[in-house]
Amino acid sequence: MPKLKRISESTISRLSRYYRALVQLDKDNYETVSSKDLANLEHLTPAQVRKDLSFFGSFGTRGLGYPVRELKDKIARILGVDQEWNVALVGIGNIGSALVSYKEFARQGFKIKLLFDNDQRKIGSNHKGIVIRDVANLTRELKDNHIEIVVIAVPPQQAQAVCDDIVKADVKAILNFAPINLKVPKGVSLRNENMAMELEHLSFCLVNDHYCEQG
Amino acid sequence: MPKLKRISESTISRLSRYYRALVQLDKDNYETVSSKDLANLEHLTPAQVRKDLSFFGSFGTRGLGYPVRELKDKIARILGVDQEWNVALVGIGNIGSALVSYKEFARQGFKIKLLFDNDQRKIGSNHKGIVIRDVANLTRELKDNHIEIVVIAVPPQQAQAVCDDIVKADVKAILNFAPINLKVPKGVSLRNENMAMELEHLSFCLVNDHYCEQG
DNA sequence: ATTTTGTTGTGAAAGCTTTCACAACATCAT
DNA sequence: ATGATGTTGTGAAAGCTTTCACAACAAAAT
Ligand SMILES: NC(=O)c1ccc[n+]([C@@H]2O[C@H](COP(=O)([O-])OP(=O)(O)OC[C@H]3O[C@@H](n4cnc5c(N)ncnc54)[C@H](O)[C@@H]3O)[C@@H](O)[C@H]2O)c1
Ligand SMILES: NC(=O)c1ccc[n+]([C@@H]2O[C@H](COP(=O)([O-])OP(=O)(O)OC[C@H]3O[C@@H](n4cnc5c(N)ncnc54)[C@H](O)[C@@H]3O)[C@@H](O)[C@H]2O)c1
Repeated sequence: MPKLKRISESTISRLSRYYRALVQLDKDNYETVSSKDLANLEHLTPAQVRKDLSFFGSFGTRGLGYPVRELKDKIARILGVDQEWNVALVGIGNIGSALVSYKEFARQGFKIKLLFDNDQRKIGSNHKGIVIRDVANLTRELKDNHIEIVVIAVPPQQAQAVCDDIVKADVKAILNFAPINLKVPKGVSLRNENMAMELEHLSFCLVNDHYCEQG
Repeated sequence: MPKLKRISESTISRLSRYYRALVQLDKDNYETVSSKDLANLEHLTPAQVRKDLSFFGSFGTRGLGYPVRELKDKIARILGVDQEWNVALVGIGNIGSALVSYKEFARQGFKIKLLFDNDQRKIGSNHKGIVIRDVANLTRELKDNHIEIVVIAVPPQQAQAVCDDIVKADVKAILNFAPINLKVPKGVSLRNENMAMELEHLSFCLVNDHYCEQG
C-alpha cells in the first residue's frame, strides 16, 4: 500500500543494488531470499532492506523471506527497468564514445538512439552504427524521436547551453558528466557523474583518515 | 579548532563544490565571498555553507565574509588537492582509455603514473605516452612506484581479484567503475562510479515523479 | 560615540534516515 | 495440537543532517 511519501535518494540507490543482487540470485536459481541474506550480499542491515521495501508494499512472507523472481520483477517495475527507454547522447568525445560502446546499457533497457556533436568532422559520420547528428537541431530531434533520457558529455563551458536545449524538448531526465552545476527547472531530474569529485573524496580520506568513515 | 568528529559524505562532496566555485571566484578576481553568495552559486543554503566550514575552523570575518583566495587554499589543503597524488589505472578499455586522455585530472594533481591490463595485445604498447604493464605484477609495481590511488576499470567479474591485489599493495584509496560491490578491509577508502545506477535513478524518477525529489 | 547594516560561528530545533524491538505470522517437528 | 524456530512489517527510538536564530563582531554612516 504505497503512501505518498518522498523516497530518499539512498533508498533509490539501494533498490538498484537489491535489483542487481536479485538478478544474480535468480540466475543462480534461488527461490527465496531473506532480508538477512540480501543485506549480507550488499553489506547492509536486514532492517534497512525491510524498511526500504516496505515503502512500496509487502512483498515477503513471514518465516520464509522474499520470493526472488517476484521481488526482482517488482523492483524492476519500481525502478522503471521493466521497460525500454530512448536515450540520446550529446558530445561524442572520450567519454561519449565509451558510453556508445558499452552494450550493457542496452541490455538493461537504456537504448542509445541518437548521437549529437557540434564538430563538423564528426557530424554525419557513423559511430558504432549510429550516425552523429548536428547539435544545432538538438531540441527538435529529441522531440521528434521521443527521447526520454539525455546524457551530456560535452565540455563544461558548453554544458548549460546544451542542457537548456534538452529542457526545451521537454526531456525530464538528464545524466551529466561535465563537472559543473547545471540549472534545471523543477520537474526535471538531473544526476551528475563527477569523477573529479570522487577523486577529491579519496584524497580527502587519505589526508584525513581520522575524519573519514573507513577510519 | 577541529574536533575529532566524523565528517559526513555530503559535507565532503560539498567541500569539492565550494572549492570549484572558489577557484572560479579567484580567477574572476573576487576578494571576498559571503556564505550567502557561495550558497547561491551552488544552490545551497548559507547556513549549510557556514556549518560545513565550521567543522574545520573559522575562516571568515563577521560582517565581511570569507577571503576568497585564503579559503580556496584552506579547502585545497583539507581536500588534499594542494599536493600531487600518484594514480594507477587498471583495465585500459573504453572507460580506461577515456580517463587516460583526460588532462584535467593531472591539472588537479591526480597524476596517472601506471597503466595495467591483462590483454597480451595491449601489454607493452604505448598508450598516450604511458606503457601498459602486465596486471600479473600489479601488487609489486604499485608498491615500487608508491601509487596512492588506483582506478579499477575492468569487467565486473575481474574486479574483486584486481581489488584484492591492490589492497595487498597497501593502497588506501580505490575508485571503482565496475558495477559490483567490492569488499575492502577497514582503512581502505572505496568510491564507486556506477553509471547504471544513475540511469536507474533517472528511470525511477520518470516512473515515480510523485515520489521523487524534483516532483 | 552611537547607530545601522552586514555577516560569521554555533547551540538548539527541526527534519530526516537508520536501527531497534517485537507482534504477527509461517513452517516444521513432535 | 503444541512448541520451537525463523522471518516479515512496522511503530518507536536513536542517530545523523540540515535549518533556524541570535549573540558576537566588523565596518560604515551619522
Ligand atoms: N574523459 C574523461 O575521462 C572525463 C572524466 C571526467 C569528466 N569528464 C567530462 O566529461 C565531458 C566530456 O569529456 P571528454 O573527455 O569526452 O571530452 P572530449 O573533448 O573528448 O569530448 C567532448 C565532445 O563534445 C563535443 N562538443 C563540444 N561542444 C559541443 C556542443 N555544444 N554540442 C555538442 N557537442 C559538443 C566535442 O566536439 C567533442 O566531441 C567533459 O565535460 C569533461 O570534463 C571527462
Ligand atoms: N564503457 C562504459 O561506458 C561503461 C559504463 C559503465 C560501466 N562500465 C564498467 O567499466 C568497466 C570497464 O568497462 P569498459 O567498457 O572500459 O570495458 P572494456 O572491455 O572496454 O575494457 C576492459 C579492459 O580491462 C581489461 N581486463 C580484463 N580483465 C582484466 C584483469 N584481470 N586485469 C587487468 N585488465 C583486465 C581488458 O583487457 C580491457 O582492456 C566494466 O566493469 C564496465 O562494466 C563501463
